[in-house]
Amino acid sequence: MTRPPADPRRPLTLRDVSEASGVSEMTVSRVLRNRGDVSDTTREKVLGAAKALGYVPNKIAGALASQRVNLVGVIIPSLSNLVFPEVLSGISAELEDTGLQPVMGVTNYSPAKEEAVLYEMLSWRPSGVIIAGLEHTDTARAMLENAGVPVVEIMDVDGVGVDSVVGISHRRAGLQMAETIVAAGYRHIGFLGTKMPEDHRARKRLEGFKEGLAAAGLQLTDEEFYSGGSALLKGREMTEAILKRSPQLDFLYYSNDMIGAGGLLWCLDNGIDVPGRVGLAGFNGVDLLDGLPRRLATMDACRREIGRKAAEIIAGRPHSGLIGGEVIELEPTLQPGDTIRRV
Amino acid sequence: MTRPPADPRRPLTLRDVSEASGVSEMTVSRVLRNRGDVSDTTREKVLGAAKALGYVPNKIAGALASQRVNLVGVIIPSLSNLVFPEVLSGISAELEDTGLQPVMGVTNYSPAKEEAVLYEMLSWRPSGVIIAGLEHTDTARAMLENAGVPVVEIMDVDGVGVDSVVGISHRRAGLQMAETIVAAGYRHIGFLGTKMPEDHRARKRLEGFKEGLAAAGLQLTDEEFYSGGSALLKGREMTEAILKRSPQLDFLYYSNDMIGAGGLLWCLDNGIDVPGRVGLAGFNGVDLLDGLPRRLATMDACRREIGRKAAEIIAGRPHSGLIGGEVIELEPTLQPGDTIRRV
DNA sequence: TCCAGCGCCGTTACCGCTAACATAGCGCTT
DNA sequence: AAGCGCTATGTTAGCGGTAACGGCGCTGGA
Repeated sequence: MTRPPADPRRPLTLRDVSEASGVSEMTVSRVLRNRGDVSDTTREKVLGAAKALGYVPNKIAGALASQRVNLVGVIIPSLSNLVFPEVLSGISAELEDTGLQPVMGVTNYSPAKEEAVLYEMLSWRPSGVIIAGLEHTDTARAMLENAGVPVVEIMDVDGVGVDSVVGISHRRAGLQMAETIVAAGYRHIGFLGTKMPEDHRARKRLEGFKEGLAAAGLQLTDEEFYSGGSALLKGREMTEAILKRSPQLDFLYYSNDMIGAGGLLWCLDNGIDVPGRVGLAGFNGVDLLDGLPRRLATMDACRREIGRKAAEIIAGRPHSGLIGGEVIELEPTLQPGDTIRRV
Repeated sequence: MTRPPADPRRPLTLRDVSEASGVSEMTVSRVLRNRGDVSDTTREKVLGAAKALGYVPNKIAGALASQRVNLVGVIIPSLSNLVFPEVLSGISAELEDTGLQPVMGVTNYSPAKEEAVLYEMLSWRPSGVIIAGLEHTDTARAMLENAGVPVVEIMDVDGVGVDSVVGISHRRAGLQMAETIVAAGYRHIGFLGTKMPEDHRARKRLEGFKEGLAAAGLQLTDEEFYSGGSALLKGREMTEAILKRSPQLDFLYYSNDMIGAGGLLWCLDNGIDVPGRVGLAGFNGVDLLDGLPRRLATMDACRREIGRKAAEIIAGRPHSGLIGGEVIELEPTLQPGDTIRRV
């Protein structure tokens, strides 16, 4: 192993490799990118020198020169939701051997933060952007429109997208759940969810849910909202509170599985007959539920699939010659579990 | 030679803003970076033009010219572990107003993937690298040593780091748990954990745990390992399996809280007296536990704090003039919960 | 024999921005 | 009136790569 000749702390450049291997920088560049014709002897000489020096190419310079960046920006609201890591894993799986690489940004459900994160990402000129939701600030939307790269808005299809859209209809998911519950004979229905006004998908589910109830001549008997804290614990507390306040409730619809699981545990602890006396349902299909004493009714949000499809659009766009604007609506499947009465 | 007139789809550059506002590119650059003296009138003219055009600076070019990149690489094994998102949130909180931005890479506990991710990251010349664990391939370690930027290895202090290290001693954590269990009078102790050979921290905890038992003249009565699937469910299944196989067990030590929670639920479902007949303990202090019927004994791994400190080192290095090599060992606190007998 | 064609490699001109150094204009001192 | 120190702005020369093109030596068919 030879050492870099001059200042050992100076970062290595193509020139160092070129000098070490006795060929031009251009040839080194060709070898390292596997592009263009290079003889086997030269190739090996160069690779040997690069490895010996410990050369790591400078993608900044490369990207500037070639106007190509192998990064895909992924913007999501949160990491603590379990849902988003799964979407991410779908994305990276699909991107695996395309040479593209996801770069993540988190907004904490704040539109302003989203705008800032998007700006930061676009300033690195990624090859594409995947962003959760259809609701953005005007500025953010304008940036997406002018980005000049494929944009995929994910999770939600209830609205108008900038470019491509992959997701499910949360409105219809809520509606379908309402229909199922009503069909099972429940009549006094409560909703428990987060207080976050920026969680548009939870809001749309609730709207669809109410719509479904209305179609059967029903309306929500009671509601309970929370913010922050351990979701499981909050689920317990809220369940206790709402059942104390409105004892006539015979069904509880939770905006996510985590608080639903808390509610289920509370009911079981307190000897409440589920699903006889009270039925329960959540949303998301997290595999946490598999370990619960009883399986909570839920709806799968197709998270991995959404990630895959979105990545596929980004990766495929150049090849397929598509101009964009696809809308892919996935169908969530209802998993009745053990917490809705069988009719 | 000047560029072709005005292709509306051509990405904007400093020159466009400079022409639109009638000053030089340099002045525009100064305004947008808030650096150097610019008169208020000029500043406003430039900002107005930039906004009107929807200009987004090209950080690739900027980084190349200034040899400065506001990115910090963060390399972690997994996102589905709950632990890592929390570390991440500590990092981003600390980096919030330093102008630095975390960029994440996931290795899935694969050393080869770690090497690849690290290479990719370094090729973007980040200002620092935060990487989980002390165990890396030789190549990866060499890259870290030659990166020329601060490196912080996190989570674990049981070993030798490349540069700075922030974490807890998993060996001592295991040892301390063993001492507590022995002191509470348990004598037939089983271990349940993951099969992953690359999860060095879990391995070190187990080693420390065995050491603690040995100090009291004890050894593990039985062990059970799993891989993949819903951790909660696996916890149930493994608990059932190990208790069937070794009914004399009076304590179960789980390698993480999730399977511990599964075990706890199984015990409660099956009418097993916890902590009288069997004691239980996990590891991590995930807030999921707050919602369980009984609070599982666990040990907090200082996740957010680790993230904060690591980010602080990266962000502070230039200011503090430190050359690196700090080792910060945090003290995990044992939370006895309700699943260990009181003595 | 000649030259088109190919494999291989080098030269040149940038990519979009910024560090570093000029420079122009101003008010003030001496 | 010349000189000084400012502030506000412009000019020049890269940063480390890559696209595009050109050139050389060799081969083989006309």
